[in-house]
Amino acid sequence: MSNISKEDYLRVIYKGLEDSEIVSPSMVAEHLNISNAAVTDMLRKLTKEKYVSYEPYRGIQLLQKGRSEAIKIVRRHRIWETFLFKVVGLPWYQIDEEAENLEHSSSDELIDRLEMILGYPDFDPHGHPIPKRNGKIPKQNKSFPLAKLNAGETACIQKVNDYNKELLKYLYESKLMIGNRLKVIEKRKFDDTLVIQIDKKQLIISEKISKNIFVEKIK
Amino acid sequence: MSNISKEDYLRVIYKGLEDSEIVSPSMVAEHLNISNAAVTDMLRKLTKEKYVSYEPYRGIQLLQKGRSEAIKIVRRHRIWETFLFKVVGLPWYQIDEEAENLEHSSSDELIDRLEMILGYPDFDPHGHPIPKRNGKIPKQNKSFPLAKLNAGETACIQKVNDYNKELLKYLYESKLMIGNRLKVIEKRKFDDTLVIQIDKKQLIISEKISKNIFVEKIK
DNA sequence: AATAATATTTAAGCGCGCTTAAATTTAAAT
DNA sequence: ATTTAAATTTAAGCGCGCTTAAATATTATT
Ligand SMILES: [Mn+2]
Ligand SMILES: [Mn+2]
Ligand SMILES: [Mn+2]
Ligand SMILES: [Mn+2]
Repeated sequence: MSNISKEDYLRVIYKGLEDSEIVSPSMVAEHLNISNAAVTDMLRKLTKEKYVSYEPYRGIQLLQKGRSEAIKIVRRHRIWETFLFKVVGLPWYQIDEEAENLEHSSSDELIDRLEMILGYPDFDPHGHPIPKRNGKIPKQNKSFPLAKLNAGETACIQKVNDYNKELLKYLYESKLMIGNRLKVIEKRKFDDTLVIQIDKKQLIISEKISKNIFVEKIK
Repeated sequence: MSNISKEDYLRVIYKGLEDSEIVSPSMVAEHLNISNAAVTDMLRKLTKEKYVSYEPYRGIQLLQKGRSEAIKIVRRHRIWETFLFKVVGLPWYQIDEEAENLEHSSSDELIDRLEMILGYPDFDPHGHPIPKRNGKIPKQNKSFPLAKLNAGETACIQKVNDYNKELLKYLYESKLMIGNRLKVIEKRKFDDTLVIQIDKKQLIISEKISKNIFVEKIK
């Protein structure tokens, strides 16, 4: 089993479990852009080697070995993202794509040095926690999807999903980035489209987008 | 044909041609740690796709397509090496190994930014020229193997071969690095072992090592 | 020129990660 | 309960990059 694919599977499974209780083969297949059959195949191998356990229709579980392996690769991914953003200066919406390759091609020694240069940050530029060298995960503020906010409420962006470059580019251009404040002006009944105010401008956001932005309410 | 292996083949062939007129399948096999048969196989594919041409016992030639592809990958490799050394601070003898992986995992955009941050250097930390974005190769001072220097002569180190990490580590520990001066005290007749003076210390160097260090004579 | 040594190629085969298509299982709808 | 829909698994097969072993071509030695 090549490291690259093993690492990709484990990263996707781990990230899936960060967001929801259950991760299904088809979710993994979609994120890796491969067929369901390929995922089933690989899951058998990963199960045999004690990385995961899974039962059909009950989703995939990470075993200890798989979890610690996944944390390593997620750490590499997020440290690279942060380094590319802060030191190298690549655009915010481009770092995920780039890190997805670099994560497989760097020694622990290199990653540790990058982390040191960055001053041991707790979160990456999309608001996700960066696992420490010992596997510990920095604690995040509680947050929930912007989609659930109601008219009149104000919030601060804590985290965004980085599944999709087009989404990230849109968020970037709309200044919907980590730490920024926004206020919901209106929530449309029929389709839950939001009208929000950010940076003194008004913005109309579909539910498909507001589900990918995680905020903390400000009283 | 996967990018990674294609790039590795082309890089090795290109580097081989930097040093000698003829590059044979077995040389490539040795550098990539694979069998001759695998190289033959790949050469057929690379020939079919117009990257190289080769005739048995006459060595491998890079065609235009292969040469420009090779230059790109060598550029990536050497920019990474320089960045890892100067900005990240990895040890001199470790950067080649690390760059050998990173070279396959970075966009042109990233490489260009690294180059900019470094101030568009002409040479990597082992003294090899870094191809420019347009494919131009910085001109090197003429140099020849330290092995050819005679007793009493003084020289400056221009370039070292970076094929082998153990060699590099030894050179590093002996301060046999780029830009340093040395003087040949004695050249032993039988085995061409050199006794040299560097940094006020004397050092005994086998021919196997002195063949991998390239110097410019100082009058 | 004949022979030995060496380099290269060909042949056969293997494991991996993937594909599509068909079969099967589970869940949802009626 | 039965039918329908959806998710998953199994089956068969493919291309890639590699391996070892055998065959062949080139070069060096005598
Ligand atoms: Mn990846
Ligand atoms: Mn991210
Ligand atoms: Mn490489
Ligand atoms: Mn080098």
